[in-house]
Amino acid sequence: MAPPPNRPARLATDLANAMTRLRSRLRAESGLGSAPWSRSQLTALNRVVYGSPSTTSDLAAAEYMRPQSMAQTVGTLEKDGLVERRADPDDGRRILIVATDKGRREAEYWTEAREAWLTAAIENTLDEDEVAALPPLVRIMERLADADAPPFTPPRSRASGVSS
Amino acid sequence: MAPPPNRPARLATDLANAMTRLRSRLRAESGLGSAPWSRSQLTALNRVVYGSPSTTSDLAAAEYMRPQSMAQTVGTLEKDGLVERRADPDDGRRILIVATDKGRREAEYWTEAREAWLTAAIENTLDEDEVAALPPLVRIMERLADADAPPFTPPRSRASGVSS
DNA sequence: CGGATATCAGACCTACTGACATTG
DNA sequence: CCAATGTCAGTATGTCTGATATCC
Repeated sequence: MAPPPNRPARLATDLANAMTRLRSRLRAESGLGSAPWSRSQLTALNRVVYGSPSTTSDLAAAEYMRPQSMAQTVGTLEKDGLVERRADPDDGRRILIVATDKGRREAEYWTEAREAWLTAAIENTLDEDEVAALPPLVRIMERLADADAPPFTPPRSRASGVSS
Repeated sequence: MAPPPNRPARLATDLANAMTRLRSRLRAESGLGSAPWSRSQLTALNRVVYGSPSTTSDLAAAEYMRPQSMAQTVGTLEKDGLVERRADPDDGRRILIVATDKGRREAEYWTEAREAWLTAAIENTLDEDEVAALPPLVRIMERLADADAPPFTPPRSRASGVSS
């Protein structure tokens, strides 16, 4: 917005501001009531659908949230019949979250529907090269999110002998 | 997380998820009490410091927020003596928000301090080429945020004859 | 009078913290 | 007994909507 240099500090504030602004626009554009589930809920649901069985704590760690916060998110998903809670046979403390058939269907539909505006914006305002630059950008952001931290607190393969 | 294609819909959800995750990590990392002002507040303050005199509504439009929400943000800044409210001499409805000296000082300091963790992450986890690629990527995100919308709801140069 | 701006009041969503129970 | 997991309760933040007053 003012000073020119490209120091990392400058890049950091620019990137943070860009994320804030784009996310605000997304919120404003796909109004709150447009989908029955919030972005946080769909993100958690997708992790359950496409990832290995995880506990609430695992999901929380993956999204950098507190377990209590994720528990609330997962609670809504369960109430709506998108996921089920299954006791871990080998560890009575752990409760695995698994997707229901309905959960899989809804995840597939709403995950895309929810970002319809952003999809259109990408198609309409970016040229071919810029679209091609997007995946590397996403990967950079993911790496920054996981910087100096376990990339994905993997669901402890302690119970079911699923190869990690 | 599962399907491979690079369709715009897929890019949109990946980008949205990456933003959510990186922002969560930022929140978790630079704890809530680390700075006296929130990211929203500092963003608005920077706009006031480096932009032309704007009303609350102008600032709200630039950040894709409702005027009432921005009013609350600006209210905190005023309470803390970072900005002042000045009646527009030519339009009794408008109240211009201007930065105080303290506001300019605090903006300069805290804007960088607040993203210290992200700055370090950029330096430590990205290589030279990736850092160099960042500014264009940030610009792409800004363009998406402003897609099909006034790029910056410019402060109506209705009053003071500042050239638009 | 109609449109724009600001303000007051109430609500919600999402995440956080603290305290406690249960299990390994 | 200690560590890890889950749950309950209360709190805080940032945003939204609706209603109202003032000014062009």
